[in-house]
Amino acid sequence: MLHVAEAARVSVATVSALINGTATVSPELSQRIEQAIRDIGYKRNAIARSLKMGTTRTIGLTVPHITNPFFTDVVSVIQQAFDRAGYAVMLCCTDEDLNTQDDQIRLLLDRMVDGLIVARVGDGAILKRIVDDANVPVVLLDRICKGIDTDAVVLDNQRAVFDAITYLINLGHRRIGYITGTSDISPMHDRMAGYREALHAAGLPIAEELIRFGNFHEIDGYNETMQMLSSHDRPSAIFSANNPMVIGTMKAIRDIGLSCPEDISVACFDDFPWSDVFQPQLTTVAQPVQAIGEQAANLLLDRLAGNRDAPPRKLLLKGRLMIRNSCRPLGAIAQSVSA
Amino acid sequence: MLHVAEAARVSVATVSALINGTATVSPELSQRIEQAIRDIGYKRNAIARSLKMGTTRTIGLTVPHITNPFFTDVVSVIQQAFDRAGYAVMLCCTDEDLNTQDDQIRLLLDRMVDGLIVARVGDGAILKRIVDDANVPVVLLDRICKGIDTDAVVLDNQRAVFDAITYLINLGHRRIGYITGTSDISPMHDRMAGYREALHAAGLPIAEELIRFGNFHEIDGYNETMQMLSSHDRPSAIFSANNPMVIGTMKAIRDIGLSCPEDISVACFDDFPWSDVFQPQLTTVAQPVQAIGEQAANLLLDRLAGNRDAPPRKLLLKGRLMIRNSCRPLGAIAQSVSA
DNA sequence: AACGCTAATCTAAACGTTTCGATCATGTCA
DNA sequence: TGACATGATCGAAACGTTTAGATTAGCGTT
Repeated sequence: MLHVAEAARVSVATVSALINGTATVSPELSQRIEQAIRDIGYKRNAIARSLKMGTTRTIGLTVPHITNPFFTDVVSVIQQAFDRAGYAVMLCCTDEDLNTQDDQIRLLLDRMVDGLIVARVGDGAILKRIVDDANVPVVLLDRICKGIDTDAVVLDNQRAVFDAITYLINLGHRRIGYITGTSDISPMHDRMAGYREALHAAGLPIAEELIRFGNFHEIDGYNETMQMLSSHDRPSAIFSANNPMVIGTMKAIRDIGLSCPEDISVACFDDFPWSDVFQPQLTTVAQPVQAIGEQAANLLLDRLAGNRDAPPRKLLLKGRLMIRNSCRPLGAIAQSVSA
Repeated sequence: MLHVAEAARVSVATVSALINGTATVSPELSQRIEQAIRDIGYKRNAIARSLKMGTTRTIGLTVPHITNPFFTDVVSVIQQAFDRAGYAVMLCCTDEDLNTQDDQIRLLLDRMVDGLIVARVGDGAILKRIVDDANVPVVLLDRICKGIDTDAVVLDNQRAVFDAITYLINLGHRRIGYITGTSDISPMHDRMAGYREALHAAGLPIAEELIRFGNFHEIDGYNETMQMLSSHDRPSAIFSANNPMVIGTMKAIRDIGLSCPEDISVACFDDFPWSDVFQPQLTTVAQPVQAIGEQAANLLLDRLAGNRDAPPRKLLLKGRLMIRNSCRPLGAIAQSVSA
């Protein structure tokens, strides 16, 4: 900018005024400056600008795993929204690890991001402290957090799983396996509540040996399914509370020599784009990823636009049960269907 | 930092020296400074630091679509690698659009990223200009670019498709449909060359009506497949040159009332994690995503570590044909197999 | 006691912007 | 003609660091 100013024989203040349109500059000087900018190939240094302005037009986004198709989609939507608004997004994947998450958030805050969208991991105490004293708007995504009272967009997880399990019950299933992630994050907690509520509403007992905890990965789904299916009193249906784990479930079913839905019915949380193309076509709970991403982006953009003091807004979106062919009717119900 | 210095009754230079370990500071002052840092809750402002140092410890990463599982995986690997190295990554999705890409790269360069990993889109002329006068190391990912002579890691696409098509030919297929993206990017060009080479090597004619161009999306795969299958002389196998389009192909096959592999064989480029769980299990060309991501990250990290003048390094990785059950033997070959 | 050496600390300039207030020419009005 | 508003331009400080070079204090030598 200094060089431009010299070349155009004006002060840097004038160059800045022209570039930002913050003051009128005469046509003559404008012309000289623009020429100089072209000649020199000048590009404004956004870092210097950020330092002076106190804003980076960059936001931080952390998710547990970008390879989980739910997060892939949401990240994609959020990225597009901020791109449109002229913001850059720094992406971090916490790998479902608390320390990684804390480090990454600190990294983002060091870099003076203007805002944060966080699908948090683990207990919120440290996150809360970090976020509190960095004075930056935060929106919680997918997972709310007890200590942190801020904007959030989440699914009505309990209701969604309630519907799914009730569907299985109505098909005649009585022993329904449930594979979940560690329940220290809200969706897992709420989904489990939906499971229990559905069984309870139908007057069915809750068999604790059918509730299995994994660590969100395919391998966990595989292991837990293997164990369940090896028991002599195996379930007739399995619901997986997340998407990567259901792949493991399907592999376990295959490896153990059973087939779905003939021998065992399967449903899971989170839809994927190819779910109605391959067999079996999985029955899933679909989240409105587009809406989730857009709402999260909008909440943050609204704060960034200056609306700092509005009370925290919590958005609760509804899931949708996508019924396909991976669950089959059982017993009397099967009879009446085939009759 | 000024506040810390005042609270500890030292100069800012001393504080800086302690924080960065660039000079020895006495135990006594160290203690006072550390105490002040804790009391005040001081965090270094990375923006100011970047301005002074001329480095942001941030890199830019642009891909066409993050929802394409190939790019999802590669992005994930790259993100992890830079995370380990203490770099942040700014992610942009160009949506396969040239102007979007140019805008985003400018955005990244404005923000003074230290380096760039680009899966480019369209013709490289503008990209070249942009990259030339920003003096930043660039590594090309998945797609090389005529004008730009820089580090790159790509697959041996021609060979990979040659192998896949040859496999189909050996199964007895003679009319093999080929669905590709616009061939102005290198992988599509090279894959097509592999297709033609394989047919040629087998002495088969090339039926131009079986070569269909889409725009990388599922819907394109759907439309092109529909057209191919509606012809009276339809192919016995279809190869899709990218992953999202094959979903469209499968949907078209389903909607038209055919089934795979009984009526039509299907194979495609890019593997996905669930490909051996659902039916049909697609035969695919798997890219070594882990290696691709790591190599790209390493090339860039090496440049960032100071190795600026080494000649451009081109890494050519090998694909792997994952044979599953979506392609069936035909004619005489089928006879001999079943005999 | 004077000297030089080392280690610890500080002063101040620099990075590239934005912006406040000052300056200055020009035209308007009484 | 003098006072004054207006519009264009500029000078300089500020944002929060890093760092080269200056300064100071402490110590061992001679």
